[in-house]
Amino acid sequence: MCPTRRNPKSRRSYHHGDLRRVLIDAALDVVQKQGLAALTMRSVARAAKVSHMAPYHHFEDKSALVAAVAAEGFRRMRSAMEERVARCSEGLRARLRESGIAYVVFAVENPNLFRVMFSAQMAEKSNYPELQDAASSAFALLRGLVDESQAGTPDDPDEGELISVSAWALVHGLAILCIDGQIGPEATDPEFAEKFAYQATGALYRGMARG
Amino acid sequence: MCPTRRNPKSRRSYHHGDLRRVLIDAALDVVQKQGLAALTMRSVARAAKVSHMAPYHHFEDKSALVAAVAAEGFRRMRSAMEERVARCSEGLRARLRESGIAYVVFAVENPNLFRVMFSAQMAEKSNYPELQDAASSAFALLRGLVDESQAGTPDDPDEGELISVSAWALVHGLAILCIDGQIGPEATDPEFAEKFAYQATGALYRGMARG
DNA sequence: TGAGTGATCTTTACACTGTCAAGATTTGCC
DNA sequence: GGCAAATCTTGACAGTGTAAAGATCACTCA
Repeated sequence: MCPTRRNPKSRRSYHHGDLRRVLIDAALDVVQKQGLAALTMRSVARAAKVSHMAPYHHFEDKSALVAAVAAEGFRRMRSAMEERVARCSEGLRARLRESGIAYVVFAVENPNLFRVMFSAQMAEKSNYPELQDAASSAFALLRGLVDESQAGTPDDPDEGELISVSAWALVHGLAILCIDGQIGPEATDPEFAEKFAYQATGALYRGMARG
Repeated sequence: MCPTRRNPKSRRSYHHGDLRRVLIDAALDVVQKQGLAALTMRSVARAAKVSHMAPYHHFEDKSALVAAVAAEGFRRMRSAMEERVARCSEGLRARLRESGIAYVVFAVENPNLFRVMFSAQMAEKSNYPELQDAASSAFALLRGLVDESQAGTPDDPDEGELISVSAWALVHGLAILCIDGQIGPEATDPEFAEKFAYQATGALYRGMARG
């Protein structure tokens, strides 16, 4: 009768039932709605109806919780990119561009989460393998597209790396500029951001063409 | 005999002597050396050898102090960009590129400060006119260079805006990727970052050429 | 089966934070 | 010279992260 059911892998455990998952979801909720500053260990514990020290049995400290949230963010972003790329039936370069647009749109749709993913305390990702993996995996998607789209041209071997990093940098910068309101208040709207990202990726796109 | 001297404009005041300036400097110091998380109102007050409430007579709250630090960051970054552009004797497009490189180098040399400048709580710059101005001013420098370098070609009037934003986005993304260690540990080194930024701006540079 | 062991959760406690409220001191101005 | 405003201090409070120690449960293996 409790909110617990059988679950072969990570059995919901004994007491509460998959507290870790509940905590991450609660933290995600707070972050998305109110931002990182509003996230406290104790409020998350309260949301999960558990004592304020319970979370410490699943996360070493607050940073670890935030890292878990950030990792979830990277996974979701990667999914969003994959989906959008899959929907594109044009050439590889167009697909690469689509992945970048998905990146910007994701940021505009989840500004607070996006910021957590690139917050100061997440800079030392090495402390959190799960986060490291999730972030690398998102970048790898982009990197893969660049490699494929470069496959024909026998360029400098470092060229692919440089282009993928440039592409990533461009869309990352666009995302930040949008959610920071530096471009204008309208950039908060995902539809606007989408069109904007499409245009703004044009120069790099053309630059790649030349090579 | 106190460390106070005449000063027509912002007289160092009575008691302590330009406490505001001292507080900002102390805060800058903490941020640069230990990051935003280590910055507390009380520790800044201690550093300035005043009571823990004294800062509140110069900053409405902690956010206001952080905003002042961020504004100082934007001013320094703009200076760094101006300097580097001034040292460049080549054409306008090269100067634009130099400003971008200066942007990235500044970020790598001042990672913690750079992150504060783009931290979540600084997203509502509108609350802090000084910060707003400093940030806009830095962007205006870049924007001006783009406009000049586009002057010859009678393009779409929006084209300039788009290119300047793209250019800004690119270098901003490069900066973040560098200081987040996503590119590699060597990207922490200003010299490496400089070379890297030079190369990475190539594609956009070429893209602009085509138009 | 049943005792023990480790995982999970709770309670208590502490140092520290941001900030409110009220008072003390100093400064510049009329 | 005195007054009002600016500046600084003291004290207090709720809320935070987390260390320490104890309670409770679930599963293992005899």
